[in-house]
Amino acid sequence: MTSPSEPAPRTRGRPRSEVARQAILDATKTLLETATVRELTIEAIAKKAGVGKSTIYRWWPSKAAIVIDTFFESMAPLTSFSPSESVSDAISQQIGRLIESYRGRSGRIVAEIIAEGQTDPEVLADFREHYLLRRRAAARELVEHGKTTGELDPHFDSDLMCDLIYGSIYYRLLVGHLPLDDAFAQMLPQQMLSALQRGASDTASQPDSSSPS
Amino acid sequence: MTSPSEPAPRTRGRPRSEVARQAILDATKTLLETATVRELTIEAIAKKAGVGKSTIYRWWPSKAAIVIDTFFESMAPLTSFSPSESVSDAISQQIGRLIESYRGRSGRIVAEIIAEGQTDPEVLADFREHYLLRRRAAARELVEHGKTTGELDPHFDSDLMCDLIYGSIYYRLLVGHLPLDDAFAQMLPQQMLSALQRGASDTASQPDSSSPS
Amino acid sequence: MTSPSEPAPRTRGRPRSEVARQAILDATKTLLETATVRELTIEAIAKKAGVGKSTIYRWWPSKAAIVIDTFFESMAPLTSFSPSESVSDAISQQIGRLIESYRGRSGRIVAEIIAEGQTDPEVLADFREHYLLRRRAAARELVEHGKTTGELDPHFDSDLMCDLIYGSIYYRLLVGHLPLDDAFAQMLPQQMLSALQRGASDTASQPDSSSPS
Amino acid sequence: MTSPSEPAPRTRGRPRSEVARQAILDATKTLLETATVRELTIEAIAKKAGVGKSTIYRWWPSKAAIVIDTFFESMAPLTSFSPSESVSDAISQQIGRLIESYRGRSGRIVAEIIAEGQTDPEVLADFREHYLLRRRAAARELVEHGKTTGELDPHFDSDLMCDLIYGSIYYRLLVGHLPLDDAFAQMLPQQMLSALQRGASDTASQPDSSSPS
DNA sequence: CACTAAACGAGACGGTACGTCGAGTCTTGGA
DNA sequence: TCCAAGACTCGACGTACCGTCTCGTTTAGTG
Repeated sequence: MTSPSEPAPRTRGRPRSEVARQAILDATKTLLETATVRELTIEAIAKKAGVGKSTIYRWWPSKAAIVIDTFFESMAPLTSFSPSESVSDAISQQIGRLIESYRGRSGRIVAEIIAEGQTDPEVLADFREHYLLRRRAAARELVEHGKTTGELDPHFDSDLMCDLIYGSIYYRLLVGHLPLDDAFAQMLPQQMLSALQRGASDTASQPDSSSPS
Repeated sequence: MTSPSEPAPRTRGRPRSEVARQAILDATKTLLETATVRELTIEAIAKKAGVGKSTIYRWWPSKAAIVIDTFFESMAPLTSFSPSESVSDAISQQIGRLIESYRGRSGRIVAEIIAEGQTDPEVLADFREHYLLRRRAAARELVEHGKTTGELDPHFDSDLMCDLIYGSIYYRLLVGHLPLDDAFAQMLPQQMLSALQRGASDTASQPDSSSPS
Repeated sequence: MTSPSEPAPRTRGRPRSEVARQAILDATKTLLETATVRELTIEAIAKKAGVGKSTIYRWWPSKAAIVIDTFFESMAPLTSFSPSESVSDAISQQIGRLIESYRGRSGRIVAEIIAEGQTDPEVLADFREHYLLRRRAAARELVEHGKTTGELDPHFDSDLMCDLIYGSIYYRLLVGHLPLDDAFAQMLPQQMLSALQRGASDTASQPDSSSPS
Repeated sequence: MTSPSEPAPRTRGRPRSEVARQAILDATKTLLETATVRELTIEAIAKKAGVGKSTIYRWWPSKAAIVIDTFFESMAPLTSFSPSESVSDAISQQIGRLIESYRGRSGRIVAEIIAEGQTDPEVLADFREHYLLRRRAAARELVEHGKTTGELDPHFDSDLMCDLIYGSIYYRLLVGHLPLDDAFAQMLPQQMLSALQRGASDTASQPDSSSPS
């Protein structure tokens, strides 16, 4: 996106204006308070930021890219886990925090970024790389650690576990058939953890036939 | 949407042209073979269908509504369950079929409809009512039935189970971090079922406190 | 023997509805109180008259034709001359009345009909035949009579005189560079008559050459 | 210092494209060869000129405004008088040239601009200011000069004379009851001049009373 | 009195142009 | 070389009417 590092040192000519960059992100953030990503327009951002449109096009490939940058910059500080807790508690807490944060504007914007990504693969890739995979890796690590401590049954696939947990959250966020309420925030980790405990999966490892390793 | 039943018999004036309706849906279907929902244009539909734009606007509130109708009309016959099977098999089969169908165009269109729905609540509501809830109700029933036969632990919340299963599928469909491949289609029901079997959830009903460490 | 005149006597079937005809003209008149002919639409007339559009199209070839009918029906009673007056007085009075009547809505509608006629020759023909020529014939007769009484110089062409008088009025009506005010209504006949009196035109009959400098 | 006159110097941003402006006027002129002003379409102009519609809307308030500009640019060079002639000859010649030029496309377009002006006051004002008044002022000056040379009777109102002459021409142009033919082109100045000569108007200045019967 | 045929209201139909909006590009002068 | 400003081409938007076309419903005269 705006990684200024790679292609060339670029020392000649007027350097990129940090003021403009920040003004664009600020304007985007402000506009997103009263508009959806879809309604957001490059022209509106340029006008509000006091910036030429070409300055925007020079540095971002799409509207969604700006939104993603804006989102990272100011709305999505990566919450770190408290390492002292038990794995179960850490998972519960992490799920709870995510659900809570997705109830408001953050949730809407994530949803709209994903929506935007259905049309533009780069947006989706950006979203995954810069936002989602980071969190998912942490979650996966947590799950893996839970397996070593015995809190989680090692027969279950870690990726699948992550998909089950996150999937149900994004499902509700995106489809909206049921709310992301407190009840859900409690029940989801509770039942998930109890289902995935050691001993719950006597038959979990049989893929289809009798492959007792 | 265009359900001709309810509001009025409407016997006055020239009746709605079934030919036009079908032409519009056909044109939409054809255009969706080479374009995304986002790229799809009302004007293109009208032109391809040989229809005035106003005829479209008269009967559909939005582009997405046409796509939904088109999708229902020709792409999404409701797959029924084979009632003779065991609940586990039925679930596995149903999951497998859904994942398979979501690998192609159907999946893309569902994804794009959901994306469209992030901006337009009516689209999302339409999608839920006319498509999703129908299937979900069937799935939920299956789960409930599994509880009575003892194949599934009754301590688990049925809605939550559905969210876990469907959620992980839609998650992969929409976010694309991992594919909807055969491995997933096999592992998902397998591990889910083993996790939710009776006896897996000794602690499932305790709300929050004092899980035996 | 009942010469059926034009196309057919047309005796079978439901006869034309006088109610509808009148409703259409009334609606048109009402709408013209707040709209220009240009802004007037057939659809608005039909709606206001409680009439199907096809009923209008069945009997009138164009919007302007309806306006012309409306205009004749209710706004343009042919003012007759007082035969007892002198020709000069009659002309003055006639000019005065026309100018006065053209200051208001009548003038606007006449102007807009002529405007409409610039595009549609039939409208212009209708206007001439049903409205203008009638009046012009009367005016011309008056002029001719003035020639016999000696009030007007017979060397002047009657048609030209009419064009000069009416022309200047329509000119101001249509171009609006100067108003159709009382000063104009007084000066026009006064100066015209004095210029066209007998004796004013010693050289009027010389076709083209050598006017005595 | 050097106040740049009217609204703004406007030196920022991309300057207006003269190429586009000319293309629009050219396209309009071409289209007017086979279509009336009414039939003329902004869309057609844009297409033919290879120009975005918004470029047209940015610089012209209405279709008629473009037509007026086109007309001025290429169709209506102001014919100058030969100063050496007698006033009578100058008037005759001027009338003759106007009538002749109004027989063809110029006449149609002037008529249609005036027609357009019946609905849009700005169009009419534009037409008067940029086209008509210029000519009328010249004609009025000629008339005034004729009064000083004794060729025209100073008792007659100069504006009225102009209205009589031009009025009759526009009258025939717009109403079409009689043609703008050579006979008219000869007779109009001839009879006008003879009627307005000195001595023709002994009574011209008496406002209303006691005209000798 | 029943039949017939045209006129009627309603309103959907295929079109065309409207005027607006935003996209992404280009072209100035100035920093 | 970047920047702001803003004009450029392009194309879709949703709307308004056009004039035509079915419908089912009057409404006379005719048979």
